[in-house]
Amino acid sequence: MARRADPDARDRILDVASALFASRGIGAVGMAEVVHDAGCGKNLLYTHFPSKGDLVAAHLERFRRERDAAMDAAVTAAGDDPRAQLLALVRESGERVARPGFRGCPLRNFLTESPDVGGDGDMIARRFLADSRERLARLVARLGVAEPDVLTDRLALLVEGLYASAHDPRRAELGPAAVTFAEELVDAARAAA
Amino acid sequence: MARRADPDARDRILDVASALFASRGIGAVGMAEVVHDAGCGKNLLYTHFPSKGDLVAAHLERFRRERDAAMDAAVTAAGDDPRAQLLALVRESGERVARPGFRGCPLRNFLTESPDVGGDGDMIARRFLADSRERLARLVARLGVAEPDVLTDRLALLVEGLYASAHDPRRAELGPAAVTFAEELVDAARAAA
DNA sequence: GTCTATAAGGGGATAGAC
DNA sequence: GTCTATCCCCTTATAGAC
Repeated sequence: MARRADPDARDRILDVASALFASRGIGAVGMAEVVHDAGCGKNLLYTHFPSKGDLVAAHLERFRRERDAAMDAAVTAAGDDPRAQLLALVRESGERVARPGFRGCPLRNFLTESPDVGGDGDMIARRFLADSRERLARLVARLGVAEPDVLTDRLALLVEGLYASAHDPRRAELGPAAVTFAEELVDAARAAA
Repeated sequence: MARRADPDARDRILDVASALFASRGIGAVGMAEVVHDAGCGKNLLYTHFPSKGDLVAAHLERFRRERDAAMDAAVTAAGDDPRAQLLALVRESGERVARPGFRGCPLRNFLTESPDVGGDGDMIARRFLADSRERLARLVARLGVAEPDVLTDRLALLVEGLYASAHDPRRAELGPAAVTFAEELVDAARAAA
């Protein structure tokens, strides 16, 4: 008698793997641990993800999509004002950094951990970083400031700094401070225009 | 006939290990590779460093000392003005980030890579991060601005952002921009006081 | 027919022995 | 300086349960 296939298996495995990868790092998590936490057999994992690299790439790609969607949602919820939209972007980052157990952006951490360049995960992560800067630049362009590139660089540096504060014991307080910081940067650039 | 002990062996091994760890990451470098590049036998390596953890800890500790010394030197060379000293600190970071082959701060990368907290390397890295912020705070205190903690946080965020730009293709240009940025932050804070 | 459980192959790592 | 013991990890193969 045939056993029913589990249509949620792939998502469940990916959920478990993402949680492990995010909390302890990709290199520190073995396939056996993913299998254990997912409560499935090794065979099922390897049919859905032929190798660990594929599992990691799926994890990174899904995170990237979620992150892009969250940033789009934050911008949309901020209305039509580019200033409010930019601040919403900074706030979204600040909230992520403040979450308990946050250990740095998974995509940036992957680039730090990964020895080889040019692989699937590598391209996903680098594309995300480039897209993130482009997203900032588009909003800054709508501000009408004198030197949009300078402001974009500074806001990008600010967001990078936020994300790099994963190991800072005070990281939970940094989000609101970063928003205020960004606010002043935007207003100063506008006043100078 | 007994062979003379090489007094420079330990330093040479550490040099080789540091170069490998910095360029490819600690996890991606094996002890065999260190032995090969150092041109020594395995025995010698293991007499100086009983385990890979010890070698890594020595590497991190030496980097921390060098980094502290470089920052002290930059501050000293800047004279007595706290403003010039702060900018010298930012410039020192910017120059490191711009170096070819820079792949992120070894201490921060270690924290990202390392699975276990509380070990030797972990404590070295966290102490360095705390000390670095303290160094900024001491200089900011001498500026006499209205809100020294706010300025310290912002400068720290700026330096963190610089260091986090390891994967940014434009990272070489970020250093000078960061110095200008810091300059404006300091001057604005002073003008408000 | 689909999944779980277990064992085993193949490679590479640390670490110790000689 | 080589050689080996031991271990861990990814991956595949096999056998059995539902």
